[in-house]
Amino acid sequence: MNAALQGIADAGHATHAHTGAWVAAQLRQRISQGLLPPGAKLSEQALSEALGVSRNTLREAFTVLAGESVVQRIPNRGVFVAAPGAEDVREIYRVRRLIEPAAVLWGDVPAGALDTMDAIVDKARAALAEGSVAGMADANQELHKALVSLSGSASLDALMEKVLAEMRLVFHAMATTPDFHGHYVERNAALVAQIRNGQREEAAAELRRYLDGAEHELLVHIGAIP
Amino acid sequence: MNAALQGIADAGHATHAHTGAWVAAQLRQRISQGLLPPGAKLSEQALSEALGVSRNTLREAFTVLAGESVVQRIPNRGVFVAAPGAEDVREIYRVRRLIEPAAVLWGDVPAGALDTMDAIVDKARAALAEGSVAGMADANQELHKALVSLSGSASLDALMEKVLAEMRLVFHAMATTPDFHGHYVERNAALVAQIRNGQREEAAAELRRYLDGAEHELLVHIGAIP
DNA sequence: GAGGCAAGATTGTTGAACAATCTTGGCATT
DNA sequence: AATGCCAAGATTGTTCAACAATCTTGCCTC
Repeated sequence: MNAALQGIADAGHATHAHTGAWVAAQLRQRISQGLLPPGAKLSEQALSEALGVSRNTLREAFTVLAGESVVQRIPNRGVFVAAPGAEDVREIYRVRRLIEPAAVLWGDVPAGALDTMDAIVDKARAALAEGSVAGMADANQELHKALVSLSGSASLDALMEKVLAEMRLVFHAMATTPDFHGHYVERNAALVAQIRNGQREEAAAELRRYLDGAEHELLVHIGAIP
Repeated sequence: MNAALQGIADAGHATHAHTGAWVAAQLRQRISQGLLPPGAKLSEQALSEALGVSRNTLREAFTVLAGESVVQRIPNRGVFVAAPGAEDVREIYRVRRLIEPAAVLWGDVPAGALDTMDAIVDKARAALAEGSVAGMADANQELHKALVSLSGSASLDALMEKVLAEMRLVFHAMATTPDFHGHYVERNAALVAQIRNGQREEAAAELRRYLDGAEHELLVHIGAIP
């Protein structure tokens, strides 16, 4: 059995309403955290035993996760943790470069939203100060999720969530983990300030440049661009 | 057995690779066409017999469709064709009002895209001339799908597809079917012309007004607004 | 007519079985 | 030694049958 599966059984296999959804959540979490790395095979037998559910229920969870592009299903070969490549990175940024600036440009800014963002920026600064790459990554994702939430749309929130989950997979797939987020902390802060000042168009334009740069940096690091 | 299920068995129950996906496609099609109307219950036993698949395989298809919001799953109650209400309509237009103008504003216009749109406009005009409401609705959806496709993103195409599928459910759920699309034919044409002329900002702004109006009109008709 | 209870029906989950396909290892051939 | 082939084993795809949990329905009592 894969070492990454150790402890899953401890998570509790009590009888839940909707066991399939519960299994999907368990796997989603393990994958997001980097256990079960990209490309890892999810064997039906091993997993069903480890989680204490039947193969049928596990397969229902696989269907959910495949719909979310969290795992890839290859007929008669099995289910694998998705391993995003350069083209996937480009697709991620196509989506982000469209919905993030659009939300900034046209979204409503409900009361408290700016304060929430300020708090996230503070968290990012604290993480930067103590050199916590993971902390900065988390804060960064939180902030950009907050930007999209200005749209007020649950569907777009869900799409952003899916895209950010794929981003985490990209990072987990990287051999080395340089500091991508350090020099974005203050750019994020400036972005929030612009939104607060009502400079929506400037913020949206700046955000698009920002995302262009981030995409390029990421593509260079995974070796897709010289 | 429900009358709407008649003939499903004829569709062929040959052994497919991925029977679950095939079943999902069958149901999706029946729902989109208006057989299996919103709110209809999809009984596991009746459907599994009609389609010639086991309950387990059918449940796998249900999981897929629930992920697409095509059906709603209520624990221990069953699976029902989604019946969108006023709040769903608002959500649909929140998404459309964000991604459509954004694609118009920031998308690339590949060679041939404008000609494709012109052809769709012509189709809409022909449908208008012969009074085909269904023809106009189809052309309208096609055009707006083409707008989003300027983004170049498969994920956004998929989101738009999902939203438009929900729109079809809304129309099917309506008691009366007035002509929503007639007075949008020329507006669509004007939109394409603006894009062709490079007036992106004007087109995006006009599109947002357009969608605002369409949402309002729809909400009035379903009785959510006086 | 309102409320409650028992019987029946439907969904949720599991285990087992078999077919289809893929992988692995060994063997023969060049 | 390298290549190609074939059989055995392992894994996935699909179905079936069974039982538990929950909901629905009809009836009975008050």
